[in-house]
Amino acid sequence: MRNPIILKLQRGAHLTDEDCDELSRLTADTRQIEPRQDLIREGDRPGDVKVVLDGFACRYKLLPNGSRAIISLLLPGDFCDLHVAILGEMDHSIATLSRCTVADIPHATILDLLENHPRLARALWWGELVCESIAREWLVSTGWRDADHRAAHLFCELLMRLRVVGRATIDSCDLPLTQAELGEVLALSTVHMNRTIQHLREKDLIVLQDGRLSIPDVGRLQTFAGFTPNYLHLTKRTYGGGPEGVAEVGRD
Amino acid sequence: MRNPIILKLQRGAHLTDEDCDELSRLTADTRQIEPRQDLIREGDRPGDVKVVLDGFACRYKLLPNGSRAIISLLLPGDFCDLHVAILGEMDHSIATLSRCTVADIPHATILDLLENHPRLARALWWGELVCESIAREWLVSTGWRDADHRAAHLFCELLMRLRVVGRATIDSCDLPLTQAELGEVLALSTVHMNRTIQHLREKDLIVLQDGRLSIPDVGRLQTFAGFTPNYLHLTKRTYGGGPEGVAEVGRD
DNA sequence: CGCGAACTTGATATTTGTCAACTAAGGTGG
DNA sequence: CCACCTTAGTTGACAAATATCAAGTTCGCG
Repeated sequence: MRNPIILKLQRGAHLTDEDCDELSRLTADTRQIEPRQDLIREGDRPGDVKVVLDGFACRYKLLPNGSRAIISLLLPGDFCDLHVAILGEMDHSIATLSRCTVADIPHATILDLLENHPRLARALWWGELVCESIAREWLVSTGWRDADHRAAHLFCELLMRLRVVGRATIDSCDLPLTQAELGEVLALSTVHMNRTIQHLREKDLIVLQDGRLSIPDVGRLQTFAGFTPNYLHLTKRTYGGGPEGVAEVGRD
Repeated sequence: MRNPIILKLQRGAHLTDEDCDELSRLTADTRQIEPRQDLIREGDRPGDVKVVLDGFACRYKLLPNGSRAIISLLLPGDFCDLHVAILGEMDHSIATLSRCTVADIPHATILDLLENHPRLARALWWGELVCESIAREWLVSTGWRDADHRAAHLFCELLMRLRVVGRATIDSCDLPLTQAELGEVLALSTVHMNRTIQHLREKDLIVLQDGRLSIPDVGRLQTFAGFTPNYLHLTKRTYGGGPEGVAEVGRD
């Protein structure tokens, strides 16, 4: 199972085999996009919904002074603009960071699915709610954690999220962003981002080179970051029937 | 029409008279809550959904050092924990700031509505998506705007949101938060929050006293703040049929 | 009258940004 | 094969924004 959408949504919703087939069909038609290309721009009213199947993309807003605020990272399995099917107009832009594989799903298909496929609709909604929860945690990071802890927290989150969709080992994952881009994510200047990474390296909390992040001791990084993964809602829950409890996040 | 939920959801969805009646019925049974009381705590699995009908409440997370990060303000018409009906567990807490009127809607009612009332379900989803959009804008503010602009931006947003639900005049609204609480919203120390307010006062951008905010020149404050209201998605749109275009935000 | 909460002020410390310069690695055209 | 260019990463000196600490002030209320 390599379809990241299914891997992700299974974390929060019960999908039947037919549901999975349906999701696979929706995302069968894909295309490749080069790094640093806009997928959607603020003000657009796209006619389809884009889903990232591989690579890193981001939501961003441009500020009056010309700088770019990256307000979320879109990983494999993430919907870029499901909300626009309901809200109508994009209030931010979306761009690739690395080379990406993307699928386009027509709005009509989505709306039909919302009307006639309540279980899948609920799964999609669940996915959106997790995104919202992540946005809230980023707000906490940006406002209340200093640079070192903020960066450490992000690295913990990314490892976790990528493991869910089978894109990370137990302690490492791709991270194909430049330090300048990481600064745009964490609201830090490029210079300070660089010094922050050096701090974490000096403490042996991370190894970050050649677009890859390795974490020598995940528990120690989590402790340092004050990371608690509850906001990712990864604990697979059974809604009546079946064994109650936790499913571990995949190990490689 | 004083029901803030209806006033708010009408901005984004077409509600029939029956829909409005249904919403009124859901929120007929209310209770009063004193200021600074927790409504829901992180980790809770409440059996109903709480809606603010009057007053100010907030989402917050407690940090290891004991300080409180307020990550959103809940105004009349806002659902406190609709997401928990789907996500299962609260990843943050909710507390009143002022005295509040709150309605409780059982989960079963919500879930039934999601299954059998697609138009209302979609309206609720729209409301959640607007909340998510606001969270994204707060992230931009907190990360990329300095204290003066951040505060000004918040005041613009609050005036706008309160006008939609009939809780503000064209240029003023209640704002029953202490400066310390505003600091918890804007990720500023109490001292710096105080100085920030003084800056805005010196520039005649705001009048803030006795729990009330007045804005001498709304356009000037918006310009100063770099405020563009697109992220609030208040432009009432007609989805096929009816006059195309914009409905003004209510004047008093 | 006295007390507590909210607000205000000044002095100082810490965090982060800005500017300018420099290194290292990779690609490309001559 | 090399000169040149670009991009990413790094460093130091300094400036700006914000936090912290400590000490008032103001005002409503018991």
